[in-house]
Amino acid sequence: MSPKIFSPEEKDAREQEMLGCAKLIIRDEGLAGLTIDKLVKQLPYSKGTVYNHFSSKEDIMLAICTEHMQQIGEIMARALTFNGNSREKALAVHVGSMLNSQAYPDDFMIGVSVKSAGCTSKASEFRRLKHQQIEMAFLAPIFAHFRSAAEAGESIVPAGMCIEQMAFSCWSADFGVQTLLMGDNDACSIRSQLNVETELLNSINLIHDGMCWQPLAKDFDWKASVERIKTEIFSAEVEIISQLQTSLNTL
Amino acid sequence: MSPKIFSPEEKDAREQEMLGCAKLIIRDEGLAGLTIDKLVKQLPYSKGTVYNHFSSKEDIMLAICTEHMQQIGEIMARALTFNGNSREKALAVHVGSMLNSQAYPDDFMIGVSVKSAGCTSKASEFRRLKHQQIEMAFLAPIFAHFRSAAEAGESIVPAGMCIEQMAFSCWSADFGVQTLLMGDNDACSIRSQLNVETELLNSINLIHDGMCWQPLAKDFDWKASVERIKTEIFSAEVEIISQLQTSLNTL
DNA sequence: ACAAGATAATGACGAATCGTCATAATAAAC
DNA sequence: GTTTATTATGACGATTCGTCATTATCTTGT
Repeated sequence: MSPKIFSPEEKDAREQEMLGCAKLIIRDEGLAGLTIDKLVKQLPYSKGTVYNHFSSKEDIMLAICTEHMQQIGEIMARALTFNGNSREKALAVHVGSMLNSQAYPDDFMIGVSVKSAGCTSKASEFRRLKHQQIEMAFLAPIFAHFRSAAEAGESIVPAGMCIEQMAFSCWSADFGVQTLLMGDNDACSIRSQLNVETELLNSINLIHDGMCWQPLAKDFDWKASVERIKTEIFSAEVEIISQLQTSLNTL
Repeated sequence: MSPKIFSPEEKDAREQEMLGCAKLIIRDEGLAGLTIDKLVKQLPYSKGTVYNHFSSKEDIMLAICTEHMQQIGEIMARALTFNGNSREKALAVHVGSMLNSQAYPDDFMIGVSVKSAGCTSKASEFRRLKHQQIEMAFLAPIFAHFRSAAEAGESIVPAGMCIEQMAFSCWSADFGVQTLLMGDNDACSIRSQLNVETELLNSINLIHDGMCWQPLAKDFDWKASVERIKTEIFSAEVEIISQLQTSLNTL
């Protein structure tokens, strides 16, 4: 009378397997190389089964993007544990985000595509909700950090702005720098002369200075901070990046 | 002995016709709705003929993007003629860019897609060169403006930065704000509470303050500047936007 | 006029893609 | 062993892209 029903765990495990396979394809052949047919061929399941888990290709992309954001959430939390002043901690968030993008460039590209193209509208309702929820979760501690710094008088909330808007300014600048500097350098002659790490630090420094976040850029060695952040908090990510680069060179 | 050869003018006119048709399709059905077959069906030419002008769909997209950038170049030039202090002129550049994106949202989306996805690599060499060239052309006057402001002592070049990097910081922040706030608002709960114009002004103000660009945000009514810029320089764009919104409401 | 010859235009075609759906397999309960 | 609801399968139709052999067109020389 009652047939086989997958437990949520089994279902989740299968989805993980599918997503892992999709990521491998993207890693090897780029985002455009991801194809449902190709995915099915490499999976021990049929196309229909895949479609039982994901409503479309965009749904898969959003799922990968959400996973990536979960990772970023973990990185944000780690960044805020950095042993330094409040502005250094805020900087650590961006350094972490950048290192994560460099360690997992494909995930980053997927995130950009999902955010810029209308992928979300083609994805399933369920996955959209999950995406939102995770975004909120990792934003919360950042808001809290900005708020406590402002309340401690270490930064000034500009007239007409609230905490969330300050955080958004940093986030959008970060997103802009990374997106423009991580894509095809061919697209823009200027870009090829710019370095992600340098420009990200420059942009964030300008914005933090604009918030009068102490100590100001001119009164502190922020490059040294970046190095400390990299070694003390994100050594694992740095290691992955260096391995990625050596494997690229041997190709 | 010598057959029909299209003059460059004829060739260009045809390309314009094709691009115009492609834009209409995108306007009606979105970027994903653009299909070579659909385009050909609406054009008095065959598929082969279209492919004589453009090497691929991406080539068409890059061409539209380049056209859009040419328009932006004109807008930048206009922005710098604003009757105000140097920081107001710099702000005018961003206001113009934003209004243009709002007046021609599809063109903006294409630009984002081209920049973020790997479209450039699939486009033809010819069109890539043209794209670069135009980008350089509209960047030059902006660099000049930043430089003259710094030389006049109205802004401070932060230690370790050059003029181009300062301009890039503004540009990437602008790009970040617009990209994150113009896409699907569904994707992010926070975003739905944010307004493009407000956040763009906030971000640019923070960065300009970080450059100590006089007068500082707290000493000036920048919202009033934005209004002046909109009426004095970009009334045409504002008009297009308001028409666009009323036509959206009647739908 | 007309023939010749080079360029441009055509659209049928193959390959690949997405998502669906009738059919088959499967596992649990009786 | 039978029943029954769930899950799995992969052939299929509908689109898509880009190509290329074929046809049409235009200019020049006689």
